[in-house]
Amino acid sequence: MTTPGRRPSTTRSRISAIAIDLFTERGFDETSVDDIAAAAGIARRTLFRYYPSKNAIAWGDFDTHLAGMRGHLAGLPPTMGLADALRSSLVAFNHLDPAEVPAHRRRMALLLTVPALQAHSMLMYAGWRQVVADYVAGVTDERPGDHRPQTIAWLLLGVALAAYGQWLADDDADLDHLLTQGSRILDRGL
Amino acid sequence: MTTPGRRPSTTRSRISAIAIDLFTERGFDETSVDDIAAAAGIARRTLFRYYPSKNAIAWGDFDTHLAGMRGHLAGLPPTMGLADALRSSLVAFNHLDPAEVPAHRRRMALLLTVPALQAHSMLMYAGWRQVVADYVAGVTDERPGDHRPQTIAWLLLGVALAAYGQWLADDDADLDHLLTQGSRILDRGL
DNA sequence: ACTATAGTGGCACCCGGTGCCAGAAAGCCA
DNA sequence: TGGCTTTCTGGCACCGGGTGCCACTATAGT
Repeated sequence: MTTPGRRPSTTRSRISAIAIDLFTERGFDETSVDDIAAAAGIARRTLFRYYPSKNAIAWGDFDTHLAGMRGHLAGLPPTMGLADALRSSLVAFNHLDPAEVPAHRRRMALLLTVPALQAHSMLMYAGWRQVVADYVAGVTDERPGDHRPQTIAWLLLGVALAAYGQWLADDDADLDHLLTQGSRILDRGL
Repeated sequence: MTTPGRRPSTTRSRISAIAIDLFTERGFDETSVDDIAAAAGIARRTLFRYYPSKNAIAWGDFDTHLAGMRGHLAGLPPTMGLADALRSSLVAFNHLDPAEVPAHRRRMALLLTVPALQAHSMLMYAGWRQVVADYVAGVTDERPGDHRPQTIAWLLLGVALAAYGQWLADDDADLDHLLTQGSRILDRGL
């Protein structure tokens, strides 16, 4: 019944967790891929089968998360206005259980402060923007590549990243609130 | 009168132009740093004194351009509203003489389509956002790191990048118009 | 036991990037 | 003219991320 072949010796999420620990302790540049592989108990070559790059390790499995957001948007009632729909799914998609907060903070601190990861993140955001642009295009009967859907996708990303920046800078900050507040600027305009 | 020491054997802009030619012809990944150095008639080691990375070569001297935008914003009349100020300098900063268009198109096509350059661009945009956030903070009497200035900086960046995306996709597109149109979404809200 | 399948890990190699150091071209001054 | 200082050049060795290739190991099914 089960698939044949050798079982994987670890998981993507475990590797990501181990790597984030190392990055946080020693620093990203000071942690080599060999260090991560050793800590995870696998060979360097094997590590690169779990993740295509050192940068990608810090993100973990973002694609799964992204599919969740797509599903959330698709399940929204068609009567809902664009601004409300985007704000609600932005908040829902980034909502955290209190237990998850510390781990998420450490991951996001790396992603938003380490230059190599800031840069790499741009490629992840592209997928995220695609989800938003697809939704906007569906609602307004445009193509996802058109100017308006693309602009709105960029704007919403901006709201998200600005909110995360504030959240990281203040230990007591409420991410939901920051996202809502940022969405309001977008909603009503400058 | 003139400074002592050996004269530089080339210039940053010349290297950037040569590299963009090669990237456009052969592709970014297929062009090695040694290829660029050879085409520029300098040693690989010397090339890395002109630019800190292969990615940076594609951007040329963005810092100079950025200082121009900062100056433009500083010269705006204080009576001007925020939305108008940002829109006008966005357009002014990205305005092109017809003669410059083809070269700029090739550069931007690389920056917005080659993954390594998309990623690296994020680091350039950080400086750009800083300029905007500083301006907004000055006008609204906040700190540049506060939520609103940061959000607006992200939003304006989104407008710019979405406009560039459209501009690149259509040979006849008018960048000024696209930027103005995008600013309007930001201005009036969703 | 035999075979098909999927994961592991070692090796060699490429390329981007850096530290180090010797040498080359310029100005300045005796 | 010959030295002195300054700045740029380029060669070399080295490091770390990433890949192609291949042999090996573990599992399931017959």
